[in-house]
Amino acid sequence: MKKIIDTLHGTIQTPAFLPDATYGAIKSLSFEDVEATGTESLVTTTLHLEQKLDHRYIKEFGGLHKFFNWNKPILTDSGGYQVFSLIYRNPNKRNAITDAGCSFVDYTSGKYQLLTPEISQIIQFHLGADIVTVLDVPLRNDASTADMKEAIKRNTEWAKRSKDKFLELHQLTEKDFSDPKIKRPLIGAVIQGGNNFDLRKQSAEELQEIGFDLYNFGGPPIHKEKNWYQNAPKGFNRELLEFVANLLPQDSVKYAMGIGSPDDIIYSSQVGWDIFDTVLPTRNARHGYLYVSKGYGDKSYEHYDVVHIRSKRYEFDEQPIDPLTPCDITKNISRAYLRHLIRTKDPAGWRIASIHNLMFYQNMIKQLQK
RNA sequence: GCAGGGAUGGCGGAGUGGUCAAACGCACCAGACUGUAAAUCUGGCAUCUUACGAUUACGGGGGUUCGAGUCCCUCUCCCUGCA
Repeated sequence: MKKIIDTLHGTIQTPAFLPDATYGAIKSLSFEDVEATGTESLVTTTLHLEQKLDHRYIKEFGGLHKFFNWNKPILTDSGGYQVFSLIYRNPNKRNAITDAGCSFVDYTSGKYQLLTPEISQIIQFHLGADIVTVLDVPLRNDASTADMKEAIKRNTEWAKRSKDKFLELHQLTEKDFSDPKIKRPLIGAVIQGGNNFDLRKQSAEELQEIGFDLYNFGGPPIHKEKNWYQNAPKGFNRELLEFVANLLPQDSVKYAMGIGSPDDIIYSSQVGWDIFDTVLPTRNARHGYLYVSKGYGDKSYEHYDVVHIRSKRYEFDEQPIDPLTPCDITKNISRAYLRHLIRTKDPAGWRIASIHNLMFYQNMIKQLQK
């Protein structure tokens, strides 16, 4: 079901793919570049941005849109996923998750920090986001059922507190919240429950009871290994994605966080999810992993091929990256030359590859919008 | 000419009698990455083999030893002092 999401900075047509500007930038790209890829809105994360730029600075400057000079929708993540990832991957005696929130040592500064549902809302409020996210409780992939149940309980409580803070910050009543005439940012809550269908159902029901603008799919649980997927099953549980989408009203906005590969997005879109974000196209671009049309790569997946551009096989390849992904910026660049740029770690190569991959994603999304 | 030091795999550079096909870098080959601690990470990298394994290797030649990249002799080349 195609939807138009109305935000304070324009509309978002779904399905939509939002690239991740984690530290306030899509790495190696200008916002003009980002726009050239057909990107209409983007995601940035509360925690990482806060590490580099205090939200009071952004507030003083005049908000993220002004700071970026980006006048289209911005969705902010709560920092939940990031802080949990940080805590699990960098054990420290002072890291703790309690009902109050997350306290942890920021490994970059050594500073002791606190992130609560309320603080996350305050930060996102001052950033001036169009769509905000509640601080949620992601799970470790080795969590027991008992731990998961507890996490769901806390996740719901935090969502409630987040919404309360949101209403307070915007000086709204619960009645105002449901009034379509009152313009305000949108707020999304995150459905958790790991791979447990019953817990997902419980989580979805409890969050709907509170009432949000968006319902988000909290992706695969946090993995403690450095490579999160080292020992984890590949990809997403498709059955679960369909199941969770069906727990929500058809006309509700559904945001599948962190999803995913082109195949994952196409599938998720077909079963009802509207918004997607993932680092894959941009991070992979910098690593020389390019998404191309079927028949044009060296490795084949369901709906796309991959070009490992650093490979020797492209040494004398004069073709463009993907003839079926037309782009003014990349059309005259041969695979052979891009190979050289990526191999020499030249920022120009990261830029070209990132533009291409985002273009590929946005073209795919445009097909889904038809 | 004399005295001393050194020559190790594509490169740099460990190693001083056995566990050395040789640490560690770099380069090279292949791969991974899903609400970005990711300009990162993982394999491989003498030759033959899918692998087990086998063979040839530490400037050249000769020797000591059960065993030498490691000790001795000699040759070649390079560096540093003294003439």
